[in-house]
Amino acid sequence: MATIRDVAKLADVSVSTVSLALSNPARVSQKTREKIRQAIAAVGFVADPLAQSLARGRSRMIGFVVGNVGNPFFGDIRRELENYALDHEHFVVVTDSSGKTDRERAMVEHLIGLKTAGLALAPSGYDQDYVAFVAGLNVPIVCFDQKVAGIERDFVGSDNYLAGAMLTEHLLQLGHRRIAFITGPSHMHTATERYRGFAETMANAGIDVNPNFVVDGQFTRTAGYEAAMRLLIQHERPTAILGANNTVALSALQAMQELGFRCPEDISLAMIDNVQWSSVITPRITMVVQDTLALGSIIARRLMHRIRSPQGAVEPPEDFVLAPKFVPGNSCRRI
Amino acid sequence: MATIRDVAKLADVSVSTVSLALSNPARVSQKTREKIRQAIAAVGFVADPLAQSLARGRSRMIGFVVGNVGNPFFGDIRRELENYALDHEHFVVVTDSSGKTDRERAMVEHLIGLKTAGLALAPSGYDQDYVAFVAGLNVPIVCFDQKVAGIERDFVGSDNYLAGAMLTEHLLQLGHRRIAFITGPSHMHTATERYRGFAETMANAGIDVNPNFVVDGQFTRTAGYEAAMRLLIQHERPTAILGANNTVALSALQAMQELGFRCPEDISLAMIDNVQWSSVITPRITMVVQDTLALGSIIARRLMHRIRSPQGAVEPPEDFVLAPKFVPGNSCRRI
DNA sequence: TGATCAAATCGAACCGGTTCGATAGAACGC
DNA sequence: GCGTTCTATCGAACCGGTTCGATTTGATCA
Repeated sequence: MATIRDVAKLADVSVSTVSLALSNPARVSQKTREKIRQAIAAVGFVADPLAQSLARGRSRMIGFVVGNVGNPFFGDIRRELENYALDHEHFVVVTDSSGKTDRERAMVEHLIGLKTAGLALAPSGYDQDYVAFVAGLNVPIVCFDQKVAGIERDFVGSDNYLAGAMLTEHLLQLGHRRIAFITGPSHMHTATERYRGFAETMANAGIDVNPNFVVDGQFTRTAGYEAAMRLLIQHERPTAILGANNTVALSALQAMQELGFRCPEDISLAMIDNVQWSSVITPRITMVVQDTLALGSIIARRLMHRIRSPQGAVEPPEDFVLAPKFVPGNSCRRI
Repeated sequence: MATIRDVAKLADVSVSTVSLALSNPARVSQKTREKIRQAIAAVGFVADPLAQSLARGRSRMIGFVVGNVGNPFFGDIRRELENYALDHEHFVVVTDSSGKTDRERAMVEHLIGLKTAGLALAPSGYDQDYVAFVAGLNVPIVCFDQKVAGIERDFVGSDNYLAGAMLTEHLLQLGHRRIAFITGPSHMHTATERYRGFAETMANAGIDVNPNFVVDGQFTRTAGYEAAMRLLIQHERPTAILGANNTVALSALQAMQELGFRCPEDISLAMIDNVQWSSVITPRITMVVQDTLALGSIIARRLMHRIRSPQGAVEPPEDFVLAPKFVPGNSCRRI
């Protein structure tokens, strides 16, 4: 591999001139620039990004840290970020924490060690320790998906309260009163907000929610399945189930199918968040989806802004909250 | 950030001794080792991975390069690799080429620039140029999923011929004769092998395949949908459709549903590869799935072996081909 | 023609580690 | 008691760039 010294020797200039010609061509004379250009071509020189990062203290990498890269929600956002970053000569490396806080921490530390230019982070933690950890990171960061109380960073996400309220109102309009809600983890902002949207909308309609109708699905498949089963075995069962995310809702659908309930004839179902191949799942589930492309675009722009612009680096953190979209299916019937 | 020189100063030894104590403790006396340990703790020293990589010419990163991280097939493999790598003090960075060869190339070059210890690569190319490119990479590589003719590297994948043949035989046993096949790109090994499994099994059964029954789905949603439509509008339509991968098969299901065909009553459907939430897709599709966990495990072990062991680095490339598994659904009926 | 100043280029230090040959001192054998 | 071997440690060079103050070159002006 040719180094910058090989180029310098061949072009008969100093190493520093070659470096300068590359990073700030205007400060090198036309003639010298040409000599260097030819020398670079002759020896096939490509700057070593590692050495550059070490010397500069900053690399051209952007870390994308999420709990599950397989989730299409994160996939869409990743794609947006990647395209935008590539257009600005940056490079996205993806790491998956599998939702484990300690693993996420190790990964973030590793990325920081790599002198990443910036981080797009979907936080997996929530406690004091975690907040302090994120606060202590000295690198541009845009958080998304989960809003964590105490983290003073840019945040990009959806109005989850609205998402929960929209679906609840829809079910109310269809005549449902016995509506069950499968929740997510109570430490997750998305989960609590979606539930709040449900609970307040029900309260505003003057309906008491049966406490047995609120079950914890942990946003996971196993817990969601179990939660759904608990709903389905009740004598006075709900006429509609609202899943706080795609995983628990689909687990509920599975549970319903297994027990022999028809959807929507016996029980209606609605969910927050899209899922791959939702178009071939029968019935097509009524849902509220996030605008992943817009979210991704905002994350990308905000992060690159902080990375590239000197004043961007010191701007106070801002929240960007987008409205979700209602997508009707045929999983909710009028009663 | 504390550097190794701070540690050396505090412990009153040379920099090289500190380095030695860290990388090869046995060669440093007990007393000195302890002094260094305390000094490290006192100043909070953590070695800069960038500087280490530059000096060593190798990092502790493993690159995972695929065309679509959102595909659960790749997701499972990634998880296996990640867990195994983490146990061996390595760190996986994921990059997604979106299936574009030039982007994959740029990413691989970037990863090599980062002095990655090794690469797990799902090749996206196939031509002479591409083969030469992969051949020229001077780093441990394990290829998987697509076997590319001419690439002399370890390969881990499934027996795709068998996968195609198994489903074809299954449909034959159920009495089907007019079986259609939606193919993938002809330059992909998985696609051609799966088709070969279909075609030879049909030939062995003495059945002529109607040329109109073999349509190109490109492994994509749009092409798969279009291909399925071409099958469905034929007057003498197939009694069963075999999708060469999950995407084209589900596109076919969607097309069938949209036109009003019932599956399996009107047309049977089978596919190769699993898909998330296949359990809630109606009907449950009969399929042949790859053993992703085993594939991931083999990839991980093989790659780490090449990375860590001196003789592993020079072993001749080997192919690891696993048999797929038949998973019955209720999308194929006896006729 | 000589002083002045800007533009072009250079040299050296630096980023933060690793590695290897050299050296000092201890242990050993005879 | 002296040469030999081994162990522990050190110094310097190196990985491949960047950066900045210093120096050279060339143009401008009195």
